[in-house]
Amino acid sequence: MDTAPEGPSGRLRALPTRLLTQAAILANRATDKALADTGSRRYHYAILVTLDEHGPASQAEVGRRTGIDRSDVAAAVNDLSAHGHLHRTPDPTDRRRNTLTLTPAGRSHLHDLDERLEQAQRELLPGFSGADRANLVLLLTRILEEHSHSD
Amino acid sequence: MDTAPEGPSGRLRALPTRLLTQAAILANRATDKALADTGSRRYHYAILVTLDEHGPASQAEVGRRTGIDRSDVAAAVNDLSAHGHLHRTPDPTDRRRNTLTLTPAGRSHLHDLDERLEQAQRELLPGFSGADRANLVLLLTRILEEHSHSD
DNA sequence: CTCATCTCAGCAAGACTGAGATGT
DNA sequence: CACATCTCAGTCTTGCTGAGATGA
Repeated sequence: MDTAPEGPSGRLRALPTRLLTQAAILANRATDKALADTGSRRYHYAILVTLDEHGPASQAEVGRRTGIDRSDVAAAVNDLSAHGHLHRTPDPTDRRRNTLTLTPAGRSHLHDLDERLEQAQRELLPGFSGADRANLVLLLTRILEEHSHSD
Repeated sequence: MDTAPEGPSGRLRALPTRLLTQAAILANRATDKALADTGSRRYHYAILVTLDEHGPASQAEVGRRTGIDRSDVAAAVNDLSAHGHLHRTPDPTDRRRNTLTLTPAGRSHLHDLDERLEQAQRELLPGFSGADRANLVLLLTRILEEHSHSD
């Protein structure tokens, strides 16, 4: 075993890229389960969140903040608009833009989704202390921040 | 801003589920880029790795260890077999099973992929020390282990 | 002209389901 | 009989591209 690149703990193949992919599958399962029967999916939730956190914005701006592709934002906004969760109004200062505004119904819907998703976090991270969770959030945030400059 | 549920740090929505999904997108981009023009994709790599780490195994066993669905294992094994990266031979002790065995060409191919993927890790985690990376790996491994019992 | 925005059509990969054939 | 394995066909979501229309 001298020439083989074996790691000290015998777990050399535990690559961050692979672990992240596998953990994300579990995260998505927990999220999808929490959102089942709400009429919303992950894209819808992300759009509602960014409107709630930052206020009204154009579709392009929402796409940048959520990481959702412009064309997927358009489709999800169609759904959210049809359900009355947001208004899509032309921006008077730049008529290329649609300004998206959360409705009271949308905010109420979002609060329901928030509670469901907090439950999903607990399902995803059984046995994690507050410090563990903060540690994880910090590391993941670092990765996203590093890439937000160049991507 | 009194009624809005803003968190103490102003980053309340930094949910682990969401961060994991976003980080996994970056991880997959780095991985796909590293595997481009090799003729292999993530499924192929995962299968080669598990055969190298644990030795010959049935398709069902490979599926369990990699988390890849049985039908996707079948398709990927077709590709790998066609490229001469593994042998698929009937198990004499249980003729329902195909025993998958890495070929020398497959092992050599895997070593090339390993180098490319180690580069992908560095791209994904710029500025991460060895301790940071180990910390991340530990937390992600904990999540996967907790769920491996029940899933 | 260029650039940004919105929209639609469509693609590829990944995760998954159902069903059938085979074998234990 | 129940159960496991392999295979194929096909579905759905996600992430993404290209192209066109509109407007700054």
